[in-house]
Amino acid sequence: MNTRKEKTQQRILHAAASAFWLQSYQAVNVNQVCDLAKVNKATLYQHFGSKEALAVAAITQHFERQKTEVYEAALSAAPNPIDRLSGIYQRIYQQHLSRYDQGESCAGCPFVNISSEMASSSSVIRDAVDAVFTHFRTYYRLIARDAKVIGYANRELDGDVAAPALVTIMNGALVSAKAENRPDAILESLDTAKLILRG
Amino acid sequence: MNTRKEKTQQRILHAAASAFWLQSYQAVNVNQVCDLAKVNKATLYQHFGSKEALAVAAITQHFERQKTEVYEAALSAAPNPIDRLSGIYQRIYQQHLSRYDQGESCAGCPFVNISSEMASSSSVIRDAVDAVFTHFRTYYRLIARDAKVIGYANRELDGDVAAPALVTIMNGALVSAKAENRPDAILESLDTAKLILRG
Amino acid sequence: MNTRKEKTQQRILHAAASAFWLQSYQAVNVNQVCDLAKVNKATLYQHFGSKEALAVAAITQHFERQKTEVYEAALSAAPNPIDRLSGIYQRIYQQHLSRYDQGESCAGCPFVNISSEMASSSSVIRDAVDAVFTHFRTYYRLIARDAKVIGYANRELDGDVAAPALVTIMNGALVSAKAENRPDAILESLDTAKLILRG
Amino acid sequence: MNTRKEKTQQRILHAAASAFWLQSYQAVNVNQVCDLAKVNKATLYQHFGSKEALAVAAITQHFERQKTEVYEAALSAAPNPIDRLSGIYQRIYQQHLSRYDQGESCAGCPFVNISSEMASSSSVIRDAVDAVFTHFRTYYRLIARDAKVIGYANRELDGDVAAPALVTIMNGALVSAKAENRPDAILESLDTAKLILRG
DNA sequence: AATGAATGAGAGTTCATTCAT
DNA sequence: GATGAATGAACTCTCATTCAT
Repeated sequence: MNTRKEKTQQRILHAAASAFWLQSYQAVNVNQVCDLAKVNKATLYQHFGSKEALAVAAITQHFERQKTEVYEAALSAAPNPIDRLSGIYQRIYQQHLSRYDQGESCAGCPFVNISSEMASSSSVIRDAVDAVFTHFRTYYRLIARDAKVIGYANRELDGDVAAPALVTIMNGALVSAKAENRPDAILESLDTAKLILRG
Repeated sequence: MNTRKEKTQQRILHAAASAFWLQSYQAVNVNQVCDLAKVNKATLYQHFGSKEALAVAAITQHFERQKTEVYEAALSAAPNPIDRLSGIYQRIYQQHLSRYDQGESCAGCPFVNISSEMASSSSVIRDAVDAVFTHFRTYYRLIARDAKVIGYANRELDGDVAAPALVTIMNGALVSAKAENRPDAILESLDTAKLILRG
Repeated sequence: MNTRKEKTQQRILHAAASAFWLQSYQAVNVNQVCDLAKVNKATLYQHFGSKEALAVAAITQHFERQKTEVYEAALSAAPNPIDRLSGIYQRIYQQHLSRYDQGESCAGCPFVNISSEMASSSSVIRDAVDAVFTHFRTYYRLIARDAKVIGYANRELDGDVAAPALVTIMNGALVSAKAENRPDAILESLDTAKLILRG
Repeated sequence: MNTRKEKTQQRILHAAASAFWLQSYQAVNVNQVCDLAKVNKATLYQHFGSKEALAVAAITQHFERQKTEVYEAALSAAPNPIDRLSGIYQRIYQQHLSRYDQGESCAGCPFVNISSEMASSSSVIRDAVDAVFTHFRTYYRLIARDAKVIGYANRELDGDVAAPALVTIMNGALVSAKAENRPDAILESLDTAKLILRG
């Protein structure tokens, strides 16, 4: 699947995702995305139809990346659920730290950001983000199940309760990190996440 | 302090806070705020200088309102720290529910929203929100202290750790409520909050 | 004539003349003039009715000042027409130099400036400036007459021709000084003025 | 060089130059220019970036036109330096007369006007005008040299002194023409110009 | 008489989107 | 098919001027 068409689309999506994350949906304009992706504006519109559709596609693409680079990587790296949980936090922390050390401000979670900004105005963007969070829960559900298996978690721990709570605390952590412009806030929520996991 | 000037300012701030909350900072334009507040655009600018300054003032005003209507009300209503925690969640839930029942979508936390949207673009907005969260922590610190006093919380519970965690979980809960367009998500985080409080 | 009313008017006129000179008629707004003059905006309007009327009054006031400080001062300082001509140039040069040395850019002739800017839009301003130039010619006519008397000027020199030419060269000199941002351009036209005077 | 892009740009520049000349930089708004040029406002901004940049481009374009229509035309029409000087004055006079006879007021020199209005506020505009005057001097230097060759000018005449003086007198003449709303003032300065040329 | 507060109209500029080559 | 050029609508902000006290 390396057709020229797909390469162009990937370039656009990557540019859009970066720009939306660094600033915000509305602060980024289509020209900036075109410049970053080095495509003509009409080309972008031929591929994605509208800025909103581009955002949805960028959300999906960024989601795929995080799935691989954060969640599946953390699962692959360790069998132990606590290590896995820790691995997720470490990876997200590193993503923020590396940008922060380059002088950029702490960008927070791209999904939280665009949802907070646009959920009221665009239900299609809201739904795209909702689907992302729904999927993220599956990883936490897996971790919760294993935490019970190894006896870390309480016996009554309900994975269907813990999983959304773990997404919630991660989102909250990233909100704090952005509001305080302090990547460390991410790691500081790991203890709370463990608390949730214990039940 | 019911001068004409202050009445006008309050009208503008109320309109701005409502509009920013229902949509977003960038989705709202100054004309809309003027129409809502029934003031001329030049009047608004004479009072607040810029849209950004208006947002900061609106954040502060909304903060004062939440301080009174949510946090201090919850503290006044019950001496018990768990009841107080619960009271905070109930009040914030009610705010969302009443609007949701009127057909509006679940707006989430205005402070989280504007921070997620604007923190990277406007440090003055970011700082204003940061100050709000900092203040909210004081209420949770109080609750944590009392939770230790009555023996609900663990002896080792550190209020300076629990308080930010409680702000974080509340923010995460409101992010979920917005992303899922479901006010119930707020109440569903109360258990996590209690977990944090227990330590 | 030192009534409080007149003092206020003088303060306003002085502020307006300064501001218009330093920037331009349209670049200066009424608020700036009020701030400089430390009067309320409504007070200014009560005294002058409109920005245009204020400009006309400021032109007249500045004219009176230049009459005294430049032309009559130069005439008083020397009986010789060449010295008098030179005195006029020196005084105008000094006005520009002192401001230029304080870091401001070379402002040129306030009458030329406002005429170039506004003559096409406001005939009342144009006429006010025209009257100023008309009056200035009388000083040069006097100098031309004396130049003939002492034999410096040609016998055929017509004062009614030389006088407007001397106003013209002064105006041109101030245009150059402003365009080049170089007060020296003023003095460099003195030789041309002498040439005109000689006939 | 008749691309669509260039045609649009020329239309805009012509409209801008006309409008700025007839009124003033600040009195003309971008909408007027767009209406005159029959282009959309966004198109104008895509081509010129800002009103200030448009003014600079309009100055340059008007300069090219005057170079051709006035200065080079006058040089081509006659070999004799006095005739050439006279030709310059005649051409500028005719430009003013034809508009004046159509009922418009005497607009003066567009370069002098915009410099007098804007030099203090915009150094880029000031510099653009300064460059124009610098170039005009080259024509007068040529004329001064030839005037010496044919023995009209004094032997000691310094072209580097006469040339700026000739620009200065022309500018002064156009200031007078505008202030008095009387095109004849232009021709009346020709004698002074000859005086300068003689040395 | 004097002033703080208000206003309608309009300024320059930018946007997401589409046309025309 | 790809792109440079164009567009209508909307944006934030400012102006000279007047009202209400």
